[in-house]
Amino acid sequence: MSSFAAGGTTLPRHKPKPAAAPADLLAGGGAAVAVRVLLPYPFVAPFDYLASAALGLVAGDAVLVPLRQGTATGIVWDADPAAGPVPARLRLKTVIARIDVPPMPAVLRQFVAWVAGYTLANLGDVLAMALRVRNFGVPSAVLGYAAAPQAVMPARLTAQRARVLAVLRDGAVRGAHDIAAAADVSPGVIRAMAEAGLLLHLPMAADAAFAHPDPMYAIPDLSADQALAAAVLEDGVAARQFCATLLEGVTGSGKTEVYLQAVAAAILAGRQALVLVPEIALSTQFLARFTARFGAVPAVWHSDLSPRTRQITWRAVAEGRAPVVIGARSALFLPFPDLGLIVVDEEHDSGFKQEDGVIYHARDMAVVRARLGGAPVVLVSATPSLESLANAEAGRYAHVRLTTRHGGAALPAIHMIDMRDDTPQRGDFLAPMLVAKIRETLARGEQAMLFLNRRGYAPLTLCRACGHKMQCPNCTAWLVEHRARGELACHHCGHSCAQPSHCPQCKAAGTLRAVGPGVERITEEAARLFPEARRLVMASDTMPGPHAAAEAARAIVAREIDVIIGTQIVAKGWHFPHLTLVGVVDADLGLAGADLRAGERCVQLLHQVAGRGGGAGAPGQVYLQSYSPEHAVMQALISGDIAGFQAAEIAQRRPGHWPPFGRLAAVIVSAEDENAAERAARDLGRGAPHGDGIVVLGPAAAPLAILRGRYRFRLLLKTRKDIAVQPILRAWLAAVNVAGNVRVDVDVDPVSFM
DNA sequence: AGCACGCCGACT
DNA sequence: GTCGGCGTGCTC
Repeated sequence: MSSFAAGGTTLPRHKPKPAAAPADLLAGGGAAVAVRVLLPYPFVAPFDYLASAALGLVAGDAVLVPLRQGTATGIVWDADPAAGPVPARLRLKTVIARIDVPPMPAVLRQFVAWVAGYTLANLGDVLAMALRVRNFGVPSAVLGYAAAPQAVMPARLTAQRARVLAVLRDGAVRGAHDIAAAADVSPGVIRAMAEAGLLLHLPMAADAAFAHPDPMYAIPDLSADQALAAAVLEDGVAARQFCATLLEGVTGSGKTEVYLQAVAAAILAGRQALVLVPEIALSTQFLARFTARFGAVPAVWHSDLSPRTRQITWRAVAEGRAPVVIGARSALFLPFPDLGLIVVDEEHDSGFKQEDGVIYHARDMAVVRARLGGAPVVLVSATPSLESLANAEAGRYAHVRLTTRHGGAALPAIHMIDMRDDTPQRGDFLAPMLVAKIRETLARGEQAMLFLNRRGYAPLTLCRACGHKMQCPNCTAWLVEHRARGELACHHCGHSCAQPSHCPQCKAAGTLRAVGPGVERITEEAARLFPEARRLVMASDTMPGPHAAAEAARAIVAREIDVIIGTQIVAKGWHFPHLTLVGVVDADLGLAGADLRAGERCVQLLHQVAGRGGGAGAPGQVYLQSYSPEHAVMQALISGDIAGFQAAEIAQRRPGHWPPFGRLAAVIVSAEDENAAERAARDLGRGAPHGDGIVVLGPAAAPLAILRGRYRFRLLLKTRKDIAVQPILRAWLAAVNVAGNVRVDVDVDPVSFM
């Protein structure tokens, strides 16, 4: 890891004068200093600039600098005199201005450098993630709403209106959007209340958007083991130093209340707290829960915030005015001046590992961020990742368990449907047994959910005459039929075309058949089987953005829906009190493809889906449709012995030094020209590192052999746990020359092997 | 990332 | 004979 001068260190005023310093700068009598400025572009290192000493630049300052013909905004990266004299060979340009924002905290600069070093990404690319704000200016005021004075209050209020007033009880002016989200009402309610004189339409000060959460607002009534767990986490916050805790608790055990106690402790200590959640879990349900606990809306951070909200939030965080941030993975790169706690909810979720430019695992980086900042981190899950379990076992993480369901609610009962015995009607996908159970559920006036982790109507379109399969022209993948849109689409590259009427191969008409189910097709079947039931499809393409998902959740809770048909977005953190039956259409789906973590992931996902069933009243019933009910994954789910399954998986990984007992890095070689890609992959294979505890597997054609028109080959570096992969990778990739049209991507700690 | 320089097709 | 395609390459 590189080291940096602490923020706040003023640059030395008397640097050796660079020979080529512009004359006017020196002639003015003001001393010039050299500064290293990191720009948010794919540069591996900061650039050197001159700056007038009068600017008083410190490390972390945002500056406007000339770059080529234009200008760019960057961060003064280090002000360390030990960095050495300015290279005389360069004609240095001069910093134009300092930008008036709080300097990027030293911890964040260290974090950016750490992530770049760990993932082998360019330093500048990682900085770009921390600067995803268009401009640094002070946001102008727009109109928001505040509660009108008590005098105009009517005697009676609807529940929705009361919730809106509760959100605004502190007198702050907030945006209509934020209020609607926090109070779990539609924006129409707010407009109507303004017309009725209950709310005032006022200019909203940018910094009023973040009311202070009150740790004492609604202190929860914790069970004995919740209180015990909360005490452990609160002690961690009070200690003001790094420690990692795995908080493991079955669905419904009240994990959220427990970690919100730690958040409360951080607020009381005057520090900031960050709660990381998988993107889709940023639901109004979660925010409403937070608001109910703390009497204020938290700051929210995710990828599709409006530029304005993004800017306001960023600045509020930077200035320490946002005590609590609930965010998706990118919130790790916010400039918290005093972060006192990080919580990673659903820590096992593979959505935390993704690329947005840089490929990083937000759970692991959260631990690093906490360590650099001397703050505790809490990883929360009902089905922890094997990585976290192994860390807990080894004593690196504290392990806190919640074993009982809150309020005595029973865990849902999980049943297996053997599809070889209970075969659906030809062309159908729901077993007669499941259909019967859904009928019973609907007859009782309760809700049912059908889970299938596949978007669209059918994953394959096949010509019955010639056997031609509709394939993506850019990828080694079938085109998925989306019947509602009349299209075939590739889920890997976004290619789509109109549903053809003739087979493109044999030109026969009417021979194309949909093969296999997607949620759309299941919905069609449900419509036929339960015509009177009100149906709702929840998939990422049918409900774009958190608002659509929020509206869907509201409709479900309000019992405007009888049958929910959904992909994995239904698995995340929702609470549907009237949902008592869950049918998993294809429980084996996640086991296809011999992926290292397929079993683990399948158990986590299905366990989470199962947890949606069973509300306040009746215990939930879960039916898994499977063609291999004897599989260890299915057995673990029906027996409920998840811990046993995880222990068995861990035992399998240990001897071969597979993660978490060894390290992996994938090297992906791709090019538009197949031969060029293959040649480069072979060259890398020949130059592969070797030694005690170091193995390179491959090269082999990637399972997704062609993606977006590029041919792909993979190599996999596996090392013993005590050997870092980064120096090995750097030496390896530096020693092998690849042609200019070949791209080499590195994925450290891969979770996907496609 | 942008924005230049640099070699091969359809136009005044 | 020019205007322009976007393929490498550089930015302190």
